[in-house]
Amino acid sequence: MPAAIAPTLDTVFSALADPTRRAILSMLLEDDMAVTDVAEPFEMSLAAISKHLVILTRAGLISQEKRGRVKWCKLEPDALRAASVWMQGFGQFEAVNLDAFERFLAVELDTPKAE
Amino acid sequence: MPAAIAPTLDTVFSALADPTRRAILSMLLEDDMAVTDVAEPFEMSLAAISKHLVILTRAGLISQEKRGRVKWCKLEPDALRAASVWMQGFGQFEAVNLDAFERFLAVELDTPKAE
DNA sequence: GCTATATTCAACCATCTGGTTGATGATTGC
DNA sequence: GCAATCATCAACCAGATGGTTGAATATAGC
Repeated sequence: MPAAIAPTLDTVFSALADPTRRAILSMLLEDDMAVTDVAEPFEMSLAAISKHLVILTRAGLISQEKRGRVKWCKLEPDALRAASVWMQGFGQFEAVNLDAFERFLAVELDTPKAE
Repeated sequence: MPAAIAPTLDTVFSALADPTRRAILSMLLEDDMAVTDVAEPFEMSLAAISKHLVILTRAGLISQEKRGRVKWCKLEPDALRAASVWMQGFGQFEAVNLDAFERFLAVELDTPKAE
């Protein structure tokens, strides 16, 4: 099944460049969704949304799994992580020690969001 | 004359989607550069590079200052920061405490890159 | 002032992008 | 089996994108 898509910075950033696609990602933060439900709030055709989902999938930002006739969409954070790490090479991030950042993340992600 | 460019996530991400423009940003990490020097390593016309620089400028990723007949290009990290912060809302970053991240950055940036 | 250098402008072109509509293919449920 | 539902495919379209070339605009230096 894999056909392992190879997301690149090109595909990730151009996927993120569209506001509709960013909105879809935001929706998927809440929960996994079926294609029809993803399309519901948008004023465009289901086919258009379907294309956006293909682009997000190819960028590795989401994954899609078909169960019955319903295709479920799920956020996949790894590609975003890659893009974010790339960004750390720049500007205010240039001085950031990547290892330290990784450790920081590890600790943060391990800490159950205490209010 | 400002017409103060308002960089948006759209413009930032689509600026970052092109490999030539990311390469330019990498070059500007080293130092400020004149347009001609930016163009030198690329196998495309000066006019094409000039257009890329306009796009980067409109995205707020670089600034350009004309001194004499030479226009200097300078990396502007703030727009990247904005995009990076946006990303933290997602995936593995969703659990990251933004305040903690800011503090982490502050400490990191204060620490002189000790080898 | 004239020539050379630095950069952009203008017109053009091929290709990509984001949308449409209508047909098509699976799956479900009665 | 058949109608309804979920999703994609195919063909098409307008406009954006990324490149070209040649002319134009400043500035620099002799």
